[in-house]
Amino acid sequence: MATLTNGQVDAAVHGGAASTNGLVNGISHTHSPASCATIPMKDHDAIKLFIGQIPRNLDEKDLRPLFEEFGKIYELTVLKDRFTGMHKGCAFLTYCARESALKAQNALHEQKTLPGMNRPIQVKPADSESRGEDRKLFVGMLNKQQCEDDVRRLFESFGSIEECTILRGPDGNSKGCAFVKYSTHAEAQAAISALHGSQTMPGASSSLVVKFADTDKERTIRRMQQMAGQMGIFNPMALQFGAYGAYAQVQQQAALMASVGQGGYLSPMAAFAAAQMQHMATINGLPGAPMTPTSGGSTPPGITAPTVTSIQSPISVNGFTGLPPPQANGQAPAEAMFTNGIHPYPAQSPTAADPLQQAYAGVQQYAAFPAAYGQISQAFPQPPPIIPQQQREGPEGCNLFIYHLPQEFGDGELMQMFLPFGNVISSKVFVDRATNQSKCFGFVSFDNPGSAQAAIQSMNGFQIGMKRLKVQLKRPKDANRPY
DNA sequence: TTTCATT
Repeated sequence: MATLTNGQVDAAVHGGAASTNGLVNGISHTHSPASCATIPMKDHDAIKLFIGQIPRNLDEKDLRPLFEEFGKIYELTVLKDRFTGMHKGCAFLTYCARESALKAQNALHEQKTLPGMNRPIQVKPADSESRGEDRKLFVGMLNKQQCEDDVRRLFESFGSIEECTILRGPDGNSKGCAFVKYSTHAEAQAAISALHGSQTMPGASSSLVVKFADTDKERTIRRMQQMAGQMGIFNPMALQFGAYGAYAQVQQQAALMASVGQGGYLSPMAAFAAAQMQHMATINGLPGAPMTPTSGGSTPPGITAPTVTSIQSPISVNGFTGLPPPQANGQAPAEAMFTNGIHPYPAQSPTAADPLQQAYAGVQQYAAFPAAYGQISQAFPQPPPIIPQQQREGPEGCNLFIYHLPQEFGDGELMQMFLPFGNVISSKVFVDRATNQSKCFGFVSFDNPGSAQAAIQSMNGFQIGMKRLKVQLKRPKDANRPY
């Protein structure tokens, strides 16, 4: 009785899978160890390659000829979005022979650019083959004129460089930073020790930065942060992408966020963000993403919905839907913002003074709004007009001055933003009389000082886009009057 | 000043 080698077992198993993908020509029978001549075999040390920068209109059958010239293909799979089936622009490729993979990598990696792409094709071992994160460096504060070779020269004495990439914008201009991958962690570490802060490139604003590149998780968190910042102007983006794009985007982001928390834990923050995006998809007439653990979707409080037309314009009621900062007083709100997977939520019953607890409360309140608004806007295609409110100032200690508002914010959006903290008796964005443009500041009045304080606590330093709100008590009229 | 994507 013949004994199967690992390679044979492997091939048999994968051969079966491959044939369902239509990758194995003419194999209709199931595998038989005795007649495995027709089943593609791969070397036991075969390399799975990652192929990047593939035009999304090319599928396996289009790609196959390109790669077949380097050897017999064992498996080729274009990566697709699991929900939408959307081509992700990359693929995995395994040759039967290890040698073919090396040849293909040498001949193709960064060597040509496929039609419609603005960056050259990537052909390199998949992450699963090496897990290169701990030997990959991020290099910042480069001169924008420096090219790959310049960076290479700077780093080559510390070890063998497997990859060196300048980050570039779509126009090909350097972003002033790069990735450098060494073959070992020790080499990377040596480069950090020798080069980090060692010099300042001409034109750079500070000394050279050399550090380990972000891990996947860090990248994910970073994206979520950016997204939270972006949400204020999310709508125009969705429109720009079109319906399908918007849906795909929601799917992706939702999946992303779901994946961040370990053990499936979603922070209230992430849940809110996800809920928000599902909401965005919904009001664009698309199904929500199939992920759900959201808190605030239940009973909507009675709010006055602004006009639906605002959904279709950049001036959106959703413009305010960033996330309240967990801490006032500028204590690294961004870091604390996404606590999932980093810090567990406090298990002890938090006091009202606990900033995290307050943030949580803020999120719950906030989370109710998009859901509520979504329902209202669907129920009333022509929602009732906003009743113009008369300007009223509250008692001392109840009036807030808000600065760094988004340009698009009007009185309504300002009120929306502060409603969660209490009874808003007036909200006013100041407008330039000549241009009719917002001056990006305004006033909000509550009917009691507690609400005002709560609002300051949660909203001061709240990041919207690139800016952070400044929320403080309005100066009493007689204050600061030297005479 | 953290990529374009990693089943």
